[in-house]
Amino acid sequence: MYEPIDQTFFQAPVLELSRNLIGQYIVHEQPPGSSVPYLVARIVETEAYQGPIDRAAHSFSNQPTKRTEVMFKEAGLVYTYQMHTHILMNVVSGAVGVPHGVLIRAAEPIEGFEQMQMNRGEKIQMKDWTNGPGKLTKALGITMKYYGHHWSEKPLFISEGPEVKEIETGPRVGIGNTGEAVDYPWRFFEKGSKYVSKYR
DNA sequence: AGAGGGATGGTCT
DNA sequence: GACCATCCCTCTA
Repeated sequence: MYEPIDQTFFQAPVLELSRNLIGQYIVHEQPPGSSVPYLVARIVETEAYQGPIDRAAHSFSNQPTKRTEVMFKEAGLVYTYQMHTHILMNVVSGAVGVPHGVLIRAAEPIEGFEQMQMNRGEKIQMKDWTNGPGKLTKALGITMKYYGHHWSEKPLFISEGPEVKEIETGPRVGIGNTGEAVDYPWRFFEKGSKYVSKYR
C-alpha cells in the first residue's frame, strides 16, 4: 500500500525539494516477524543545506570527506551522520558534484505506534517521539547502515502523502557562528503542526 | 597522533 | 535555562 516515490522527485533544486518533502511519508519496512510491517511518519519540517555557498553546510569546503562524500553523489541518496549521541538523516540533493542536502528535522507518527514507543522509551510522550531530527531517527529505527541507500528503494523510502495546506519558512535551527548563513530562511515546516521541533 | 567540537536530547534546577 | 553524555569526524601538525 505504501509505494516508493519516483526517483525524479529528488531532482528538483534543493529549496524546492525541501518544500516538496513536507507532507510526504517516510516508510521504514520492518524485518519479517516484527510486531508491525512498517513504521511510517509524515514529514512536517525540513532544512536545506547548500554546500559551497552555505557556511552552515557540512559540505561547505566543497571537498568530499569520509563523512560527506555521499552528498557529492546523485540526488535521492541517504546522508546519515552522527551528532553527539544521535543519528540525523538527510536527502542528498543537487546534481552530481554539487553537495546539497535536505535535513529531515521532524515528522508526525502515522503507523507503528507501539514500536515507536518502544524505540523511544516508555517515559516519552507521543508528541515527543518524532519532533526533532535525532528523535525521529530513533523512533523509526534508522541507523548509519542506511548511509548511501536510495530514498526511493525499500526498505526505507519516501512515499507520497496528502497535500499540505500551508508551509512556513524561517531561519535554520542550531547553526550558530556561521556568519551570514544563520539568517537564511531555508527551514520549511507545516503551519500549526504540533510535531515541529521548535518555534522561534 | 591528538585536540576540538558539533544540523541534539534528556534531565535537573 | 544550564549541564553534559559520548561518538567520531575534521583539521592541524
